Amino acid sequence: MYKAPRGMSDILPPEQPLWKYVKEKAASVCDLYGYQPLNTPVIEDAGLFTHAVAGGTDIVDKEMYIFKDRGGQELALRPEGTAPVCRAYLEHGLFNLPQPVKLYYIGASFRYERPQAGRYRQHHQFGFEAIGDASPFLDAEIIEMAQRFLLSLGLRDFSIHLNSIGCRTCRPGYVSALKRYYASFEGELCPDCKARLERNPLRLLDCKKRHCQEIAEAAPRTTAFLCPDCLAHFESLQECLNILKTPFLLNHRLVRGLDYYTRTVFEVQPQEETSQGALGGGGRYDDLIEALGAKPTAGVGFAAGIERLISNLREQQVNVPPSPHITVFLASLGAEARKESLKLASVLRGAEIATMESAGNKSLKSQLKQANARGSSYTVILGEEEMKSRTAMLRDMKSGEQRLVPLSQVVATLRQTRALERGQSPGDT
RNA sequence: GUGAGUGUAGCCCAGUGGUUAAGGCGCCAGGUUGUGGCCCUGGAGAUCGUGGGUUCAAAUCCCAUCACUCACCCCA
Repeated sequence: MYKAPRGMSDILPPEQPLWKYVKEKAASVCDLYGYQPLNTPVIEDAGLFTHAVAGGTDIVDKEMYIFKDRGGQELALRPEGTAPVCRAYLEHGLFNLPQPVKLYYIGASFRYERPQAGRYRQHHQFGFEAIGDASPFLDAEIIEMAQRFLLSLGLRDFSIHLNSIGCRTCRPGYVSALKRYYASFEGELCPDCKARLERNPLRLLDCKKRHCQEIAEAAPRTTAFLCPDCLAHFESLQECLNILKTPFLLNHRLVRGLDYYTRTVFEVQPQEETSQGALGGGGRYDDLIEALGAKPTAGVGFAAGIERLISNLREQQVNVPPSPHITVFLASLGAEARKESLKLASVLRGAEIATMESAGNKSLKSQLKQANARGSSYTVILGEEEMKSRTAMLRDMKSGEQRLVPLSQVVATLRQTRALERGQSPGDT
C-alpha cells in the first residue's frame, strides 16, 4: 500500500477545526495590525535559498528538497518563508508602495531531515514581515504582534527570548573575540562544538551539553560588542517593548539558524523544556534583500510553526470553540419516499440548510443511528405514511421530540428553529 | 547523517516455541412490521511489516530489510 511520504502527514477531518482555529486567529491578528496576505509558490528557484539566503547553514546545505524539472531548471521546495516573500516584494515592485510593506503568509515548508516529535519534513508556517524600514519600533511591533497572536490562541506558558547579534560592521569583531575565548577551552568541548568552532562559531553558544553550556555562559556577549548604531537600536527596541508591556527575557546565548539575521533575533519558547524547541522565532534581516541583488532594504519578521502551536494547544488543553452548525439528516423508507427525500434535500440546501441524506435502503433504525453519529440536530423522516398525507416527521435529535409537518412547511419550520437556536446561543466567532 | 526502541484488524492492544491468534473501541446486522444515544446477541475485518534462516513445529528464536517512534545534529 502507498503511504504518505516520510515526515509528511494527512490532516484528517477531526483535526481540521484546530487548524481552522489557528489560521483564523492568525488572519485576524494580521488584520488588526494591517498586515496583508501573500501567497508564494511552494517551489522556488533553488538559488533563492542557496546563494542569497543562507549558504553555510544546515537548512540549505543538507536539508533542502532540491531537484531539476524537465527543462533542467534547479528548483527547491521552500525551506522557509521569508526569502520567497522578499523575492515577491522585489519581483512585483512593492518597494514603490509606501514603506514599510506589511505582509503575512500561511503555508507549507519542507526540510529533508529525520522526523521526530515536533519536527517534520513538511510542516506549516504562519509568518509576518515588515519590509522597507529599519526602525526598532517595527521590531517591537512584530514581537508584540507575535505575543498577541499566541495569547489570542489561548496559549499562556511561553516566554520571548531576545538578543541582538549586531550587523556586518560589529559582528566580525564579536566572532573573533568568541573564537579567541573558545580557543582556550578547545580540549573540553564536545565533538559537535569543535566542529562549530570552525564552521559556525555563533552556534557554540546554544549547545545543549552541560559542560559546553557552562563555557558558553561565561563567553563574551554579543551585546558588549555592538556598534553604536546597533546598540542604540537594541536599546530603543527594549524601551518600546517596555512601553508595550510585552515581557521578554534577554538571552545572550540566543542565535538563530538562518544566516540572514542582523541585529534583533528573538524566539518564542514554550515553558516546558522540550527538545522540540521553539514555537516560533524571527528577527531583523537588513542584508537579505541586498543579497538578492537589489538595493539595500531593511526587513523584520516572525514565523511560527503551526504543528507546534497545535501540539502546545493540546498540551495546555486549550479548547477550541466548536462551530455551531445545525444540520438536518433525511431518512427515508421506500422508493417513493427516497425520491421525495432527494427533492427535499435539494430544496433545503437551496435554503442554505446543511443537509445529509441516507444513501441506500437501510432500516430506519440504521438511518437514525447514522444521523446521530453525524451529529445532526434534526432528522426528517419520510415514510410511506408521510407520503400518503404529504407530510414529514421532524425529529429533534437532542430531545427526541417529533412532530408531523406538511411537506411544504419543512423548510420554513427548520428555518424558524434555526433562527431561534442561533438567537439563544449567539456565535462567538 | 548518527544512536536507541517498536512493528499483531480502521484504532488501542493480549499473546515470549505447540490446535482454529484473544479482548476492547469502531463498523455492520438483529433484539423493536417505522425510531438514534444505554443495554444484550451475533457478524465482518489479521498473508502477525517484508524477505530469508533455525526447528518436527515460529507472531514468539536468529539475520537482513523496510517503516514508525524517540533522541542527537539542526530547526518551526
